Amino acid sequence: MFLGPRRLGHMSAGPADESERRSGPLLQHLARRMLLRSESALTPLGLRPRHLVALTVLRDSDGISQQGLAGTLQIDGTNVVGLLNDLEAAGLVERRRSPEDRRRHVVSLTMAGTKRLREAECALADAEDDVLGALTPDERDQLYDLLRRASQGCAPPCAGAVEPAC
Amino acid sequence: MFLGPRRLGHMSAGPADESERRSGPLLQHLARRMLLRSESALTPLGLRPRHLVALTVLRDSDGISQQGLAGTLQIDGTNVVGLLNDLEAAGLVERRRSPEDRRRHVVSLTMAGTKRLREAECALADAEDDVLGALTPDERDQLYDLLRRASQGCAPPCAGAVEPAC
DNA sequence: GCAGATGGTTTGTGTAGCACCAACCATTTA
DNA sequence: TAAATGGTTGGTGCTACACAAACCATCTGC
Repeated sequence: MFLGPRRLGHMSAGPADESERRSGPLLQHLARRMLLRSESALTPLGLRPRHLVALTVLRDSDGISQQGLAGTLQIDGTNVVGLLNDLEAAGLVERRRSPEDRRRHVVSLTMAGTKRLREAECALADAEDDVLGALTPDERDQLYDLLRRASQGCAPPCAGAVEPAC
Repeated sequence: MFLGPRRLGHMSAGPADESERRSGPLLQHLARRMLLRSESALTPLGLRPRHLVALTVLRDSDGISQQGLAGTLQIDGTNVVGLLNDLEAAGLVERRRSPEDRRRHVVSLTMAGTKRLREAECALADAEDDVLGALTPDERDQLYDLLRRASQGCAPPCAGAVEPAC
Protein backbone atom coordinates (compact mmCIF):
# COMPACT_ATOMS: atom_id res chain seq x y z
CA MET A 1 0.00 0.00 0.00
CA PHE A 2 1.22 3.41 -0.77
CA LEU A 3 0.43 5.27 2.35
CA GLY A 4 2.08 8.57 1.88
CA PRO A 5 2.12 9.96 5.37
CA ARG A 6 2.48 13.67 5.88
CA ARG A 7 2.65 14.73 2.30
CA LEU A 8 0.72 17.88 1.69
CA GLY A 9 -1.24 17.22 -1.43
CA HIS A 10 -4.51 18.03 -3.09
CA MET A 11 -6.43 15.28 -1.39
CA SER A 12 -7.02 15.55 2.30
CA ALA A 13 -6.04 12.04 3.17
CA GLY A 14 -5.10 12.48 6.79
CA PRO A 15 -3.63 15.32 8.74
CA ALA A 16 -2.20 18.04 6.59
CA ASP A 17 1.28 17.96 7.99
CA GLU A 18 3.32 16.14 10.52
CA SER A 19 2.66 18.39 13.43
CA GLU A 20 -0.90 17.20 13.71
CA ARG A 21 -0.59 13.48 13.74
CA ARG A 22 -2.27 12.80 17.05
CA SER A 23 -2.73 9.27 18.21
CA GLY A 24 -5.35 10.10 20.80
CA PRO A 25 -8.51 9.79 18.75
CA LEU A 26 -7.25 6.71 16.96
CA LEU A 27 -6.31 5.16 20.25
CA GLN A 28 -9.78 5.79 21.51
CA HIS A 29 -11.39 4.46 18.37
CA LEU A 30 -9.47 1.22 18.33
CA ALA A 31 -9.79 0.78 22.06
CA ARG A 32 -13.54 0.96 21.75
CA ARG A 33 -13.67 -1.55 18.96
CA MET A 34 -11.44 -3.84 20.96
CA LEU A 35 -13.49 -3.29 24.08
CA LEU A 36 -16.73 -4.42 22.49
CA ARG A 37 -15.18 -7.61 21.21
CA SER A 38 -13.32 -8.27 24.42
CA GLU A 39 -16.46 -8.24 26.50
CA SER A 40 -17.91 -11.34 24.95
CA ALA A 41 -14.55 -13.06 24.80
CA LEU A 42 -13.94 -12.48 28.50
CA THR A 43 -17.37 -13.37 29.80
CA PRO A 44 -16.66 -17.10 29.98
CA LEU A 45 -13.62 -16.29 32.10
CA GLY A 46 -15.70 -14.23 34.49
CA LEU A 47 -13.78 -11.08 33.69
CA ARG A 48 -14.57 -7.69 32.30
CA PRO A 49 -12.27 -5.60 30.18
CA ARG A 50 -11.44 -3.27 33.05
CA HIS A 51 -10.40 -6.25 35.17
CA LEU A 52 -8.03 -7.25 32.46
CA VAL A 53 -6.57 -3.77 32.32
CA ALA A 54 -5.97 -3.93 36.04
CA LEU A 55 -4.39 -7.37 35.85
CA THR A 56 -2.19 -6.26 32.99
CA VAL A 57 -1.01 -3.24 34.93
CA LEU A 58 -0.46 -5.36 38.00
CA ARG A 59 1.72 -7.78 36.13
CA ASP A 60 4.04 -4.90 35.37
CA SER A 61 3.73 -3.20 38.74
CA ASP A 62 3.58 -6.02 41.16
CA GLY A 63 3.45 -4.97 44.79
CA ILE A 64 1.97 -1.59 44.01
CA SER A 65 -0.21 0.16 46.56
CA GLN A 66 -3.86 0.79 45.91
CA GLN A 67 -3.21 4.47 45.58
CA GLY A 68 -0.49 3.72 43.11
CA LEU A 69 -2.90 1.61 41.17
CA ALA A 70 -5.48 4.35 41.27
CA GLY A 71 -2.84 6.72 39.91
CA THR A 72 -1.79 4.40 37.13
CA LEU A 73 -5.30 3.45 36.12
CA GLN A 74 -6.42 7.01 36.71
CA ILE A 75 -9.56 6.02 38.46
CA ASP A 76 -10.80 7.13 41.83
CA GLY A 77 -9.53 5.27 44.85
CA THR A 78 -12.98 4.23 45.90
CA ASN A 79 -13.49 2.50 42.57
CA VAL A 80 -10.17 0.72 42.91
CA VAL A 81 -11.53 -0.85 46.06
CA GLY A 82 -14.44 -2.34 44.17
CA LEU A 83 -12.26 -3.48 41.32
CA LEU A 84 -9.88 -5.24 43.69
CA ASN A 85 -12.76 -6.72 45.62
CA ASP A 86 -13.85 -8.44 42.44
CA LEU A 87 -10.39 -9.68 41.64
CA GLU A 88 -9.61 -10.77 45.16
CA ALA A 89 -12.93 -12.58 45.50
CA ALA A 90 -11.95 -14.48 42.36
CA GLY A 91 -8.58 -15.25 43.91
CA LEU A 92 -6.68 -13.44 41.19
CA VAL A 93 -5.00 -10.81 43.31
CA GLU A 94 -3.87 -10.59 46.88
CA ARG A 95 -3.96 -7.68 49.30
CA ARG A 96 -1.35 -7.79 52.00
CA ARG A 97 -0.57 -5.07 54.48
CA SER A 98 2.68 -3.39 53.76
CA PRO A 99 5.26 -4.16 56.44
CA GLU A 100 6.68 -0.65 56.21
CA ASP A 101 3.37 1.12 56.52
CA ARG A 102 0.64 -1.05 57.78
CA ARG A 103 -2.03 1.28 56.49
CA ARG A 104 -1.14 0.35 52.98
CA HIS A 105 -2.26 -2.61 51.01
CA VAL A 106 0.29 -4.13 48.76
CA VAL A 107 -1.45 -5.61 45.77
CA SER A 108 -0.04 -8.44 43.74
CA LEU A 109 -1.12 -11.08 41.31
CA THR A 110 -1.63 -14.56 42.63
CA MET A 111 -0.61 -17.63 40.67
CA ALA A 112 -4.23 -18.02 39.67
CA GLY A 113 -4.28 -14.40 38.58
CA THR A 114 -1.22 -14.81 36.40
CA LYS A 115 -2.72 -17.91 34.89
CA ARG A 116 -6.10 -16.32 34.32
CA LEU A 117 -4.50 -13.32 32.71
CA ARG A 118 -2.69 -15.57 30.31
CA GLU A 119 -5.87 -17.43 29.49
CA ALA A 120 -7.64 -14.15 28.94
CA GLU A 121 -4.96 -13.03 26.56
CA CYS A 122 -5.46 -16.17 24.57
CA ALA A 123 -9.18 -15.56 24.55
CA LEU A 124 -8.56 -12.14 23.07
CA ALA A 125 -6.87 -13.53 20.00
CA ASP A 126 -10.01 -13.34 17.89
CA ALA A 127 -10.82 -9.84 19.03
CA GLU A 128 -7.36 -8.71 18.10
CA ASP A 129 -7.48 -10.43 14.75
CA ASP A 130 -10.67 -8.59 14.12
CA VAL A 131 -9.58 -5.13 15.18
CA LEU A 132 -5.96 -5.24 14.08
CA GLY A 133 -6.58 -7.34 11.03
CA ALA A 134 -5.03 -4.75 8.77
CA LEU A 135 -1.66 -5.18 10.43
CA THR A 136 0.80 -7.95 9.77
CA PRO A 137 1.86 -10.10 12.73
CA ASP A 138 5.13 -8.26 12.76
CA GLU A 139 3.41 -4.90 12.89
CA ARG A 140 1.17 -6.06 15.68
CA ASP A 141 4.22 -7.07 17.59
CA GLN A 142 5.67 -3.64 16.98
CA LEU A 143 2.44 -2.04 18.13
CA TYR A 144 2.38 -4.11 21.28
CA ASP A 145 5.91 -3.07 22.13
CA LEU A 146 5.15 0.59 21.62
CA LEU A 147 1.99 0.43 23.69
CA ARG A 148 3.74 -1.45 26.42
CA ARG A 149 6.63 0.97 26.58
CA ALA A 150 4.28 3.92 26.63
CA SER A 151 2.23 2.25 29.30
CA GLN A 152 5.19 1.51 31.49
CA GLY A 153 6.56 4.95 30.99
CA CYS A 154 3.57 6.52 32.60
CA ALA A 155 3.58 4.39 35.68
CA PRO A 156 6.85 4.12 37.60
CA PRO A 157 7.74 7.70 38.53
CA CYS A 158 4.45 8.52 40.15
CA ALA A 159 3.18 5.03 40.82
CA GLY A 160 3.08 5.38 44.55
CA ALA A 161 3.55 9.08 44.92
CA VAL A 162 0.99 11.53 46.09
CA GLU A 163 2.45 14.43 44.14
CA PRO A 164 0.26 15.26 41.18
CA ALA A 165 3.05 17.29 39.65
CA CYS A 166 4.18 14.62 37.24
CA MET B 1 -8.17 -22.86 17.29
CA PHE B 2 -4.54 -23.75 17.57
CA LEU B 3 -2.09 -21.09 18.57
CA GLY B 4 1.54 -21.89 18.41
CA PRO B 5 3.87 -20.36 20.96
CA ARG B 6 5.43 -17.06 20.07
CA ARG B 7 9.10 -16.54 19.81
CA LEU B 8 11.04 -16.57 23.00
CA GLY B 9 11.97 -13.29 24.57
CA HIS B 10 14.40 -12.27 27.23
CA MET B 11 12.25 -9.64 28.85
CA SER B 12 11.83 -10.13 32.55
CA ALA B 13 8.46 -8.71 33.38
CA GLY B 14 5.40 -8.83 31.22
CA PRO B 15 3.73 -11.75 29.66
CA ALA B 16 5.51 -15.00 30.22
CA ASP B 17 7.64 -16.03 27.34
CA GLU B 18 5.05 -18.13 25.62
CA SER B 19 2.22 -15.87 26.58
CA GLU B 20 0.15 -13.96 24.13
CA ARG B 21 1.10 -10.36 23.65
CA ARG B 22 -2.31 -8.77 23.44
CA SER B 23 -2.59 -5.09 22.74
CA GLY B 24 -6.19 -4.83 23.85
CA PRO B 25 -5.79 -4.01 27.52
CA LEU B 26 -2.88 -1.66 26.85
CA LEU B 27 -4.89 0.08 24.19
CA GLN B 28 -7.69 0.57 26.63
CA HIS B 29 -5.39 1.76 29.36
CA LEU B 30 -3.66 4.35 27.24
CA ALA B 31 -6.88 5.43 25.61
CA ARG B 32 -8.35 6.15 28.99
CA ARG B 33 -5.36 8.18 30.11
CA MET B 34 -5.48 10.08 26.87
CA LEU B 35 -9.22 10.57 27.14
CA LEU B 36 -9.02 12.24 30.52
CA ARG B 37 -6.42 14.70 29.35
CA SER B 38 -8.16 15.32 26.07
CA GLU B 39 -11.37 16.41 27.72
CA SER B 40 -9.91 19.52 29.23
CA ALA B 41 -7.82 20.27 26.17
CA LEU B 42 -10.86 20.10 23.91
CA THR B 43 -13.31 22.03 26.05
CA PRO B 44 -12.17 25.42 24.78
CA LEU B 45 -12.84 24.18 21.25
CA GLY B 46 -16.35 23.11 22.15
CA LEU B 47 -15.60 19.50 21.41
CA ARG B 48 -15.63 16.26 23.30
CA PRO B 49 -13.31 13.35 22.69
CA ARG B 50 -15.99 11.35 20.92
CA HIS B 51 -16.57 14.24 18.53
CA LEU B 52 -12.93 14.17 17.69
CA VAL B 53 -13.03 10.47 17.06
CA ALA B 54 -15.89 11.00 14.66
CA LEU B 55 -14.14 13.85 12.88
CA THR B 56 -10.99 11.80 12.60
CA VAL B 57 -12.87 8.89 11.10
CA LEU B 58 -14.71 11.22 8.76
CA ARG B 59 -11.51 12.69 7.47
CA ASP B 60 -10.53 9.23 6.29
CA SER B 61 -13.98 8.17 5.13
CA ASP B 62 -15.40 11.26 3.63
CA GLY B 63 -18.80 10.82 2.10
CA ILE B 64 -19.68 7.87 4.28
CA SER B 65 -23.29 7.16 5.11
CA GLN B 66 -24.56 7.41 8.65
CA GLN B 67 -24.92 3.68 8.81
CA GLY B 68 -21.38 3.32 7.62
CA LEU B 69 -20.30 5.68 10.32
CA ALA B 70 -22.27 3.73 12.90
CA GLY B 71 -20.51 0.62 11.69
CA THR B 72 -17.07 2.15 11.82
CA LEU B 73 -17.55 3.79 15.19
CA GLN B 74 -19.49 0.80 16.38
CA ILE B 75 -22.16 2.82 18.04
CA ASP B 76 -25.86 2.58 17.59
CA GLY B 77 -27.40 4.46 14.69
CA THR B 78 -29.60 6.52 16.95
CA ASN B 79 -26.55 7.80 18.76
CA VAL B 80 -24.87 8.67 15.51
CA VAL B 81 -27.76 10.99 14.85
CA GLY B 82 -27.11 12.90 18.04
CA LEU B 83 -23.40 12.99 17.44
CA LEU B 84 -23.89 14.38 13.96
CA ASN B 85 -26.48 16.84 15.21
CA ASP B 86 -23.80 18.30 17.47
CA LEU B 87 -21.23 18.45 14.73
CA GLU B 88 -23.60 19.81 12.13
CA ALA B 89 -24.93 22.45 14.51
CA ALA B 90 -21.34 23.56 14.95
CA GLY B 91 -20.92 23.64 11.17
CA LEU B 92 -18.21 21.02 11.22
CA VAL B 93 -19.93 18.39 9.13
CA GLU B 94 -22.50 18.40 6.42
CA ARG B 95 -25.34 16.00 5.72
CA ARG B 96 -26.45 15.81 2.13
CA ARG B 97 -28.87 13.39 0.64
CA SER B 98 -27.21 10.80 -1.51
CA PRO B 99 -28.16 11.27 -5.17
CA GLU B 100 -28.17 7.52 -5.72
CA ASP B 101 -30.36 6.73 -2.78
CA ARG B 102 -32.16 9.68 -1.39
CA ARG B 103 -32.86 7.94 1.88
CA ARG B 104 -29.21 8.11 2.71
CA HIS B 105 -27.33 10.96 4.23
CA VAL B 106 -23.86 11.43 2.93
CA VAL B 107 -21.73 12.87 5.67
CA SER B 108 -18.64 14.90 5.05
CA LEU B 109 -16.38 17.34 6.77
CA THR B 110 -16.85 20.98 6.01
CA MET B 111 -13.94 23.37 5.65
CA ALA B 112 -14.62 24.53 9.17
CA GLY B 113 -14.63 20.93 10.33
CA THR B 114 -11.29 20.21 8.74
CA LYS B 115 -9.89 23.33 10.30
CA ARG B 116 -11.34 22.62 13.73
CA LEU B 117 -10.01 19.09 13.61
CA ARG B 118 -6.56 20.41 12.92
CA GLU B 119 -6.84 22.89 15.75
CA ALA B 120 -8.00 20.14 18.05
CA GLU B 121 -5.05 18.01 17.11
CA CYS B 122 -2.77 20.86 18.02
CA ALA B 123 -4.56 21.23 21.33
CA LEU B 124 -3.90 17.58 22.04
CA ALA B 125 -0.16 18.01 21.92
CA ASP B 126 0.18 18.32 25.67
CA ALA B 127 -2.05 15.37 26.35
CA GLU B 128 0.01 13.27 24.02
CA ASP B 129 3.27 14.44 25.52
CA ASP B 130 1.90 13.40 28.84
CA VAL B 131 0.61 9.97 27.91
CA LEU B 132 3.21 8.99 25.34
CA GLY B 133 6.08 10.70 27.06
CA ALA B 134 8.03 7.47 27.24
CA LEU B 135 8.24 7.27 23.48
CA THR B 136 10.61 9.18 21.26
CA PRO B 137 9.10 11.40 18.59
CA ASP B 138 10.07 8.81 16.05
CA GLU B 139 8.34 6.08 17.95
CA ARG B 140 5.23 8.18 18.32
CA ASP B 141 5.22 8.63 14.60
CA GLN B 142 5.52 4.92 14.19
CA LEU B 143 2.68 4.39 16.63
CA TYR B 144 0.50 6.84 14.80
CA ASP B 145 1.07 5.09 11.51
CA LEU B 146 0.24 1.71 12.98
CA LEU B 147 -2.90 2.98 14.64
CA ARG B 148 -3.99 4.74 11.51
CA ARG B 149 -3.45 1.75 9.30
CA ALA B 150 -5.29 -0.50 11.75
CA SER B 151 -8.07 2.02 11.94
CA GLN B 152 -8.44 2.31 8.20
CA GLY B 153 -8.30 -1.41 7.79
CA CYS B 154 -11.24 -2.02 10.08
CA ALA B 155 -13.77 -0.06 8.10
CA PRO B 156 -16.79 -2.19 7.39
CA PRO B 157 -16.80 -3.66 3.89
CA CYS B 158 -18.28 -1.31 1.34
CA ALA B 159 -19.32 1.20 3.93
CA GLY B 160 -20.27 3.63 1.23
CA ALA B 161 -17.33 5.89 0.76
CA VAL B 162 -16.93 8.32 -2.09
CA GLU B 163 -14.58 6.06 -3.98
CA PRO B 164 -16.12 2.60 -4.01
CA ALA B 165 -12.82 0.79 -4.17
CA CYS B 166 -14.46 -2.56 -3.52
C1' DG C 1 -49.19 0.61 -8.12
C1' DC C 2 -48.52 -1.46 -3.91
C1' DA C 3 -46.30 -3.88 0.04
C1' DG C 4 -42.48 -4.32 2.45
C1' DA C 5 -37.78 -3.21 3.42
C1' DT C 6 -34.40 0.41 4.42
C1' DG C 7 -32.05 4.99 6.11
C1' DG C 8 -32.74 8.29 9.16
C1' DT C 9 -35.04 10.85 13.14
C1' DT C 10 -37.23 11.44 17.59
C1' DT C 11 -38.37 10.11 22.16
C1' DG C 12 -37.93 7.52 25.96
C1' DT C 13 -35.94 3.98 29.12
C1' DG C 14 -32.20 1.35 31.00
C1' DT C 15 -27.38 0.46 32.32
C1' DA C 16 -22.20 0.37 33.15
C1' DG C 17 -18.50 2.76 34.65
C1' DC C 18 -17.13 6.14 36.50
C1' DA C 19 -16.55 10.72 39.82
C1' DC C 20 -17.44 12.66 43.95
C1' DC C 21 -18.91 13.20 48.89
C1' DA C 22 -19.20 11.83 53.71
C1' DA C 23 -18.34 8.92 57.36
C1' DC C 24 -15.48 5.52 59.37
C1' DC C 25 -11.35 2.53 61.04
C1' DA C 26 -6.42 1.50 61.49
C1' DT C 27 -2.21 3.34 61.40
C1' DT C 28 1.46 6.64 60.97
C1' DT C 29 3.47 11.16 61.85
C1' DA C 30 4.05 15.58 64.19
C1' DT D 1 -2.35 13.14 71.82
C1' DA D 2 -3.84 15.44 67.54
C1' DA D 3 -3.68 15.44 62.77
C1' DA D 4 -2.80 13.30 58.50
C1' DT D 5 -2.98 9.19 55.56
C1' DG D 6 -4.49 4.54 53.26
C1' DG D 7 -8.24 2.04 52.78
C1' DT D 8 -13.32 0.82 53.11
C1' DT D 9 -18.28 1.52 52.76
C1' DG D 10 -22.48 3.62 51.19
C1' DG D 11 -24.60 6.95 48.68
C1' DT D 12 -25.61 10.32 44.73
C1' DG D 13 -25.16 11.84 40.14
C1' DC D 14 -23.42 12.08 35.43
C1' DT D 15 -22.12 10.60 30.77
C1' DA D 16 -22.07 7.75 27.05
C1' DC D 17 -23.84 4.64 25.41
C1' DA D 18 -27.66 0.38 24.10
C1' DC D 19 -32.10 -0.66 22.93
C1' DA D 20 -37.08 -0.19 21.67
C1' DA D 21 -41.02 2.04 19.50
C1' DA D 22 -43.07 5.01 16.40
C1' DC D 23 -42.55 7.79 12.48
C1' DC D 24 -41.35 9.75 7.65
C1' DA D 25 -39.16 9.47 3.13
C1' DT D 26 -37.52 6.60 -0.09
C1' DC D 27 -36.28 2.48 -2.53
C1' DT D 28 -37.15 -2.43 -4.24
C1' DG D 29 -39.66 -6.41 -5.83
C1' DC D 30 -43.85 -8.21 -7.40
